[in-house]
Amino acid sequence: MRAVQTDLTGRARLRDAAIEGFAAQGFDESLRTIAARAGVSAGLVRHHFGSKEALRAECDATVLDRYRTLKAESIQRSPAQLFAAFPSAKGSGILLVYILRSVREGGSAGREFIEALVAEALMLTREAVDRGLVVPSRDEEARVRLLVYQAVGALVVRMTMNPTTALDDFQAVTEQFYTDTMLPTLELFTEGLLTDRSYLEQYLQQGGSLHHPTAGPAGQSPPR
Amino acid sequence: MRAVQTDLTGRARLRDAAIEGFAAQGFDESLRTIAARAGVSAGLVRHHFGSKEALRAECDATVLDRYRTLKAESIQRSPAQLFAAFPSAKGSGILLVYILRSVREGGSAGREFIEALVAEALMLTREAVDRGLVVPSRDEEARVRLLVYQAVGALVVRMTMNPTTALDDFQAVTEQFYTDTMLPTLELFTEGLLTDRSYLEQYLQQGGSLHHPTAGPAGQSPPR
DNA sequence: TAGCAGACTACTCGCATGTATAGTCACTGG
DNA sequence: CCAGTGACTATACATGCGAGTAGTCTGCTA
Repeated sequence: MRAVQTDLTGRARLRDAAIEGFAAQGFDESLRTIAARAGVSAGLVRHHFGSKEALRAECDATVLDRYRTLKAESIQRSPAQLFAAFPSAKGSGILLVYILRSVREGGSAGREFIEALVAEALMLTREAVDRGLVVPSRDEEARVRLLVYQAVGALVVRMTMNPTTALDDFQAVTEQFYTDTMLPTLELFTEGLLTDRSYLEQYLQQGGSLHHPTAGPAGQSPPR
Repeated sequence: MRAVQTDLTGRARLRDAAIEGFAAQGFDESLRTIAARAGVSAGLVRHHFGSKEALRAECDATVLDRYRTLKAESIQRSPAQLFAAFPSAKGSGILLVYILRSVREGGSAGREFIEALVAEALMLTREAVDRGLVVPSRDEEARVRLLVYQAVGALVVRMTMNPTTALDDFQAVTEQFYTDTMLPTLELFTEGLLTDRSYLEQYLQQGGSLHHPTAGPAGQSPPR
């Protein structure tokens, strides 16, 4: 199999052009536009991938793989990574936008990514709780899932709130987000929001029974 | 002008069918399908609205208007409304899904809605701070914006995470979300997440530029 | 009752898309 | 030298879309 050589010339260029186009313009980007971006004809997509769906699947896999690699590289960097949940990567801007678009679209790639984030954050949080850095929760998985949904969702909302800036400089956008977000996030995480505990305790006394407690230690409950 | 009678028969039925279809299937729902849902022909859309874009605009306006009405009705209900930011309405399920789809899509309707939520939450929060219920923030608007983005974004992510359930029973979905979310939200709001203040104070000492090395003034006005 | 206005339908057009087919070109191994 | 393999293109479908047009039906009004 000479996939290496092949992967370096035509096929990979087409795939990367597709990733770029999907991230910049959305997944409705036409095959002709993608092919033009790669400098080839549209029919070549079919020749290499068979269908647009297959191309999309390969793009998803590539992006997820690259994200994992990037994440593995940038692990244990700054304490802020705990809140960020995303690698403060140099060239990961396109990856981030691609993933956010996937989540927004509701495809399996987006779901997969969210679940990976949840699992990862759950590990990190439990470790941080054991080390006494983070306040323990009565339902660790529910808290982590909420935090991940909120973090990713805030990025998605933010992306839709200023759709113009996303195209030019991916990295600048994400950095801008962190600078805008860091202060209130830190405030909320260290000082909370409410001054007294009455709401929480009231909920625990009367409404706690409505909540389903996660009994199993490693059991993964379905996404909510 | 007999707009009333007209509005009750053809045009309104078409518009409501469009709202329903947009909420259930997304804004790519074709005019033919919408017309079929309303029990009329596709050409009638053009006759009444002129274009699909105009129909969409009218749907947006209608939904926003209905949301405002619903919100005004359900104001000052339970304390949980402070976190919810959405009316726990009886029949507002379609409205909610429609709005979430708008936000997800990035249209002007979604932006408008988010801005309305931010302004409203800003008022409520300032009032709550004055009454001593909520911890004050060093940048009230930034905190409120973050909270709104997170709240709406979490709903969007949740919607994309289980796309099947959204269609059948709108209200059940939103209620399920609240029950899943309430405990960790209350925990986070009353107990925070971090055990000590070192991260926050470190950030405050560095002049508020942990990620962005270029130390700029904290003033920010445009939606970020 | 005549006629007119508007709601409504059936049909068509142009366009963009994904898919499929046939063919061209370059390189490579025997 | 020369088949043959695979990357690649040009072109042609088939489909679904929004938009446009012409005409029919209905109900009100003078």
